[in-house]
Formats: sequence, C-alpha cells, structure tokens
Amino acid sequence: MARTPVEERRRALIVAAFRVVASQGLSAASTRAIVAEAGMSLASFHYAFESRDELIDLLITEVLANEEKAVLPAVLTGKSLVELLSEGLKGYLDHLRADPFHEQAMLELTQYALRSRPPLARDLYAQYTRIAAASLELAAEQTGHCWTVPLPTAAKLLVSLTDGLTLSWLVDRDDARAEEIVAAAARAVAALARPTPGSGASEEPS
Amino acid sequence: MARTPVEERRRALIVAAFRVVASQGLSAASTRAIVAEAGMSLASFHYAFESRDELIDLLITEVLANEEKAVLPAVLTGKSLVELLSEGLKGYLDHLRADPFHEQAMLELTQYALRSRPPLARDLYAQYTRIAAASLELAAEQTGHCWTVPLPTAAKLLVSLTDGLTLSWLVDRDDARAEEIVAAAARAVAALARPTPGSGASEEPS
DNA sequence: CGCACAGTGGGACACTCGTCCCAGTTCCGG
DNA sequence: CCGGAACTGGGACGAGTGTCCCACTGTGCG
Repeated sequence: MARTPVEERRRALIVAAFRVVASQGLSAASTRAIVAEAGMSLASFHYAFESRDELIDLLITEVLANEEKAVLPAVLTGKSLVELLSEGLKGYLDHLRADPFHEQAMLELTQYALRSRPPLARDLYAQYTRIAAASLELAAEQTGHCWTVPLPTAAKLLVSLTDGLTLSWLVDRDDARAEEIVAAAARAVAALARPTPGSGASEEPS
Repeated sequence: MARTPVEERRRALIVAAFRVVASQGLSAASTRAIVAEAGMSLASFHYAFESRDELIDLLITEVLANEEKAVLPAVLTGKSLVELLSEGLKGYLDHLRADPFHEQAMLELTQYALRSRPPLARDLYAQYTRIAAASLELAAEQTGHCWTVPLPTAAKLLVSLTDGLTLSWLVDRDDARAEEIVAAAARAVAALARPTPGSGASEEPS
C-alpha cells in the first residue's frame, strides 16, 4: 500500500509528470498517465494536488528553478574568448545531446506557459538571461575583453542563439553540422567584444 | 445551406484550423472548434477529410509552403553588409510584430511535427535554411563580401537566430530590446564575412 | 419530368478527460 | 487498546473528444 507523506508524493508526481511530458508530450500528460508513471492511484493525485493545473504550474516553476546549473561551463583560464564561448556552447550542445527529451520538454512547457501563464515564461527567460549575462561577463573578464554592446543585450542574443540551436538540433540531429554552427556562433558573438586596452591580454588573431 | 465543392471546403477548413491554432493553441483545435470557426457542421468535416490527423498534416504542409515569402527583404544597394543584415532581421521582426500569433502557431506546429511527423519538421527547416542561405549570399554579393564559414553553416546560424529571436520577443514583447538584439545580431553575423579582395567594396569601419 | 448523387444537418457511438466520493486501510497519540 | 486522522483504492459522474451514420435536400443529367 506504500503510505507516503503528502510532500514526498507531490515531488514524486512532479518528476513523473516531467517524464511523461518528455517522452510523450504535454498533451499526453493526463492525470491518469502521470499517476501510472508514478505508480499510484488516481485518488492520490487529488489528495496531493488541488487540480491538474496546479501540478503543471508547479512543474514549470520547479523545472525552471533546477535549470540554473545546466549551462555554466567549467571556465578555464589561458583560453581565448572565442575558445571560451565555443566551449560553453559546446557544453550546452553536449547537455542537449545527452538528454534531448529534457530540452524538448522544456520547450514544450515554455510554449504552454507562453499561452496560459505568461509571467512564468517571462521569469524563465529572465533567469536564462541572467545566466547568460554572468557567463559572458566572466568570459570577457577572463580574456581581457569588454563588450561593445550592453551586457543584457549580448546576453539575450546568446539566449536566443541557444534556443535556436536547440530547435535546430532537435529537428535534424546532425551533430557535425551542429558543431560547425556552434563554432560559427562563437566567432560571431566574440566579434561583439574588443580587447580591453592596457589589460595585457592577447589580441585576437585576425 | 451553402453547397460548396469539397476542394474549396478543404481549403476553408485548413485556414479555419490555422486561425484556431493561432488564437487558442493546437490542443484547442478540435474538430468542433474548427468547424465552428469555419461556420459549418461536423459532418462536412469528415466529408472533406478522412480524419483530424489528415487535416493537421495538410495544415502543416500547407502553411510550410506559404512561409517562403515572409522574410526576404527588399534588398537595397548602396548599403553596408551590417545594414543589410540588420534591415533583413528588422523586417522579420516587423512581420513578427504584425501578427505574433501567426509565428506562435508556426512554432507550435513545428513542435508538434517534431514529435509526430519528424520528416515534416525537417522539410520545414530545410526550407528556412534555403531562404536564409539565399539572403546571405545575396547580401554578401551586393556588398562585396564573402563568408568565412560555409554558406549552409551561416544560413543555419541565421535560422537559429531568428527562431531564438522569435521566442525571445514572444516571451517579453519588448520592442526596444528586440531591436537592440537585432542590431547586435547583425553585427555578429556580419563578422563572419570579410571584404572580397579587389572587388572595390568599402571596408567595414572598425 | 425523375433519378442518382454530391453535399448537408443532427444526433449518436465509444472513449478519454478532470474531478469527486466513499468505503476501506494503516498509523499515531491517548 | 482504541479512536480519530492521514492516506489509499476503485468506481462513478459529467463534459469533451473523434468518428460515424442516416435521413434529408438540392443539383445536373438522362
């Protein structure tokens, strides 16, 4: 019978829901499909949650909060800006390839939020932008560069780029092509920075 | 009673279906919602189509084919590469702002196709890439540049960028910010080209 | 003028959905 | 040991879904 406290059950249901969304899509994430994935009965669902909507909301916020760690690369010193950017994007690509359905589910949840919980979607993107900004600032600092566009702008550009890259890879799953795009993207973004004068950092080879 | 031939009815149902998807999302595009939007009865639906799935499939292919014209900018001579790219992206942004739900619907259909009709999604993106490649090639030619990465790579990068831009604008609908991103993106992409030696084109001001 | 047939309307089917209820079971404090 | 509360299982309800069927109406051809 497996008696478990409500809070634990809520968590189990949320992760089960995410698994269903990832493997079959949001529209297939019915209460019955979720409890089946979690191995419990329908009554437990409405004992733990008021409604399916509440679960979905929590699923989005939860997943949103856990996304933070994903992209930040292990920054190494002694690399050029292009290399740093390239490796950061490459890291994200690896993360995407390791669990494509995870990112696909994120996209699906974002789109759902876009329609029915716009503030949630905004929060999600604000968070992405914050991470991107931090990464960009760090990378520039490490290599003695400064950005020639406002940091938030560059950050949003980077977020857009990763989003687009995600969609692109999900569509044709061409790893080689994806790495070429990443390399090009890194060079393109790096072009928005210039060496800080007098910082002693090496210039970009032209 | 309004008797209309099947083919016309099919077309009417497809555009009605797209309107429903755009305004309420794919999951709300039930047979009943679609026929209501088209102002006909349920029986007419299954007289014109075998099933809802057939309609959705046709909706995707149809909409896919009509997307071609959207982005190609009215290329003007006597502009720099950055300006050309910037105006092209700006044109897309205007198109997006003019009818946000159209692009949101496209995204939703893409994601649906990604899950249940992968080849369709691939076709769609191949088409996007073709358009992007043509635009990039034209722009470089007009301004006496050549790309330092393979054209298909640059094209896919551009597609990724517009996709990401779309999502980004849909999420926070900040026009000013979007234009800044577009400007930055144009500069970044332009950095992937260099002036063709001996073509007499003006160099980029550094 | 009739008649076959393309096209139409409304109702019906089987199914899935979210939600709820209620009779049970297990646990914990007294 | 026992009573109440936390938790569970299964079945039920009404609404919405895709699909189908059948009686009906026009239209065009013989």
